[in-house]
Amino acid sequence: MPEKRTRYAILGALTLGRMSGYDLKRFADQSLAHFWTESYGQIYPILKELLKEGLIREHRSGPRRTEYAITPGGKAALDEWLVRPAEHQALRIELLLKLFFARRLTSAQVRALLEEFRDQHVGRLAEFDAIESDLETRLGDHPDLPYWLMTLNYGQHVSRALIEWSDQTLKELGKQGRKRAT
Amino acid sequence: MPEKRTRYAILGALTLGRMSGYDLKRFADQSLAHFWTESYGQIYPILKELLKEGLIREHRSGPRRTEYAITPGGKAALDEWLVRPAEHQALRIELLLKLFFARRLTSAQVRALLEEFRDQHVGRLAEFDAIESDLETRLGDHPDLPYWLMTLNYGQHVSRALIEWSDQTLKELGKQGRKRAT
DNA sequence: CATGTCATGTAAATTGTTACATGATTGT
DNA sequence: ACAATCATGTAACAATTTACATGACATG
Repeated sequence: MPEKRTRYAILGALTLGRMSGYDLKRFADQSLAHFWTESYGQIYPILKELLKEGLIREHRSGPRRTEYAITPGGKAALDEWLVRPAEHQALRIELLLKLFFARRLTSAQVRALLEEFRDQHVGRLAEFDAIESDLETRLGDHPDLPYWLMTLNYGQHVSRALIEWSDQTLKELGKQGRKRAT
Repeated sequence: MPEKRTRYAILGALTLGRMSGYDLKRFADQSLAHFWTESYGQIYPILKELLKEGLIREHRSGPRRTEYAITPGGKAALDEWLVRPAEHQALRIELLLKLFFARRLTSAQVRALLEEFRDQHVGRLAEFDAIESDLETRLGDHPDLPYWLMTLNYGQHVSRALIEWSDQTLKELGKQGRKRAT
């Protein structure tokens, strides 16, 4: 069902300029990291596919460097994907699976899980805030900036909600019994 | 890295009572659905593995039905996993990937994506609220209930946050230009 | 007697990461 | 000279879904 989203991540990235496989990986790690990941094991084979299909073009820009540029056909394919509603994807949230069976744990153990989770999101939120000011100062006039800020804002909303949820849940945990199942 | 979480989902489920492979699938679909999924293709082979390792026991309860029960060894393995902090898993949020490249779209097209997303979460939130009252009336005294409500609450927090984010983003979209990239 | 649910299973395909190999260039 | 970064690639592994096959039993 999740029909080769890496292809579109690559095509999308190439609308921002020519890139090598290496560049694409860095782009994913630096700019998409908080909602997307890519690995070399995907990037290089898919670049060859896209090339064969005429959705991208090759430009040798050095003896050991090849840049790729998106073609009109590639843009068409990307746009066709962009307008399709994002599929609802089945998630697997490990923390919640643990929490669902948490009666087997002591309150202290559940508390530790939740605190770890909370701290993770406090850290993430701080990161998002830092990236936001950085983007605004460095790319204040970039035409894509409004959309990039929207994706950041998503992360900020979610992290804030999950910190709130963690706090609430931790508080409620205090009210409950301290027994443990066998 | 995500070291066979299905094993623990199965072990956890079996702490609630004996189940067949079929039961486990239904349990996942009905009780874990909003944060976990399982398929037959995983369940049946893994049941055999767990059996071989002595983490579960077989009970033939009919000519074409086999129930499984967790053993003390299985409980130990489950508990060992439960206390380990949940690994941070790399997410891939398709909507955000689209939004990141949304300058290629018209405002109306972006708006459509966001509205679809918003509606999805309005629906989910309503579902969560319905399940919550249902659980509270039907299982008001179940010892696991507090933990189950915590997982529900997680979903409610996230959905509320994402509805808010959608609304904010839609509003901001109105303020922006109506141009489209080429 | 047809439809739906109960029940078990498997083969193939998909999707993706990890780990490695290789080597040039750049900076310290 | 050493480490880091640039650069391309692949093989092996892991996890998971999808689609199918099979058939009993229950209900209207």
